[in-house]
Amino acid sequence: MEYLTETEANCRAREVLDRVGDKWSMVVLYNLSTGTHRFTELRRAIPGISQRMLTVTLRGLERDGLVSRTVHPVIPPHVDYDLTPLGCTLREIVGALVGWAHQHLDEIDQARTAYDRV
Amino acid sequence: MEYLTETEANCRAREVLDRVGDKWSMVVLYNLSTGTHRFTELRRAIPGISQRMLTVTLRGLERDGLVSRTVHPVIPPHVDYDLTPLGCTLREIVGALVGWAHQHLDEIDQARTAYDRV
DNA sequence: CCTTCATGGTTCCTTCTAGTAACTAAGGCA
DNA sequence: TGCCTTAGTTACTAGAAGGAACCATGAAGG
Repeated sequence: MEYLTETEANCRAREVLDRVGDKWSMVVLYNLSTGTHRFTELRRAIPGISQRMLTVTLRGLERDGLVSRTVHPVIPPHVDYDLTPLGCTLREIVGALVGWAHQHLDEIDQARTAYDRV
Repeated sequence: MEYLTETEANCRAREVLDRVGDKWSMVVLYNLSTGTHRFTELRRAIPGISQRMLTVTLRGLERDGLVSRTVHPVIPPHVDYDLTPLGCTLREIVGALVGWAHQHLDEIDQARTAYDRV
């Protein structure tokens, strides 16, 4: 792995993590990485997210060019969300993070329990 | 890339992102991925982080077993922070994320500008 | 001898953000 | 008539993030 200079890396890291490092963006991106989803599908798929935060998160991702929003003008409303090509370039990283979580959550839980015992 | 079931993946994703998906954890992990650092080194290396948030973030990462804290009982205080073996397993992913940021920030900025013009 | 500096924090207070609940439009259906 | 649906918005509240000031301890400077 090639390391950037400290200053450069931190500036970059801070900027990107301001965008995708919030509580919900990664989870939304992960869900969209499997294909097109509607608003309510995402809401049901992501336990704990509120309607408002899903809206806010999707708008942010749309603004950053990671997610596209397609409105079908019908009643009741029908809106599709997709990854843009730029969003697709994040797919592997998001997948890796979720995979890491899957592998190591038990260890984290153990560490946490041990820490709290002291 | 192997996908998990939706429910499973989302639960896992949520849990890990509750741990490393906050505003500062990833940046701190990235800085520690280059080796041992002292408290004040980290503070200077990470522009914008407050003393308090650095303390809180490091404690959280220590609690989760990702970072180790070594106190040298001297005056003035000397405390070293390192990645644990568990923390090291995140190194590649964090590096990939920062690398991605480095490559694509310009595109994000363009998308953002375009979105705001409308 | 008194002041100042360095380090790694803590405490208090304010601001900001995330989350909750209620409301909306507009047509379909019983 | 009145309730269902989807994709939001709005107003309010609780909790987290951030800023400024303070602390202990010894060493160094004048």
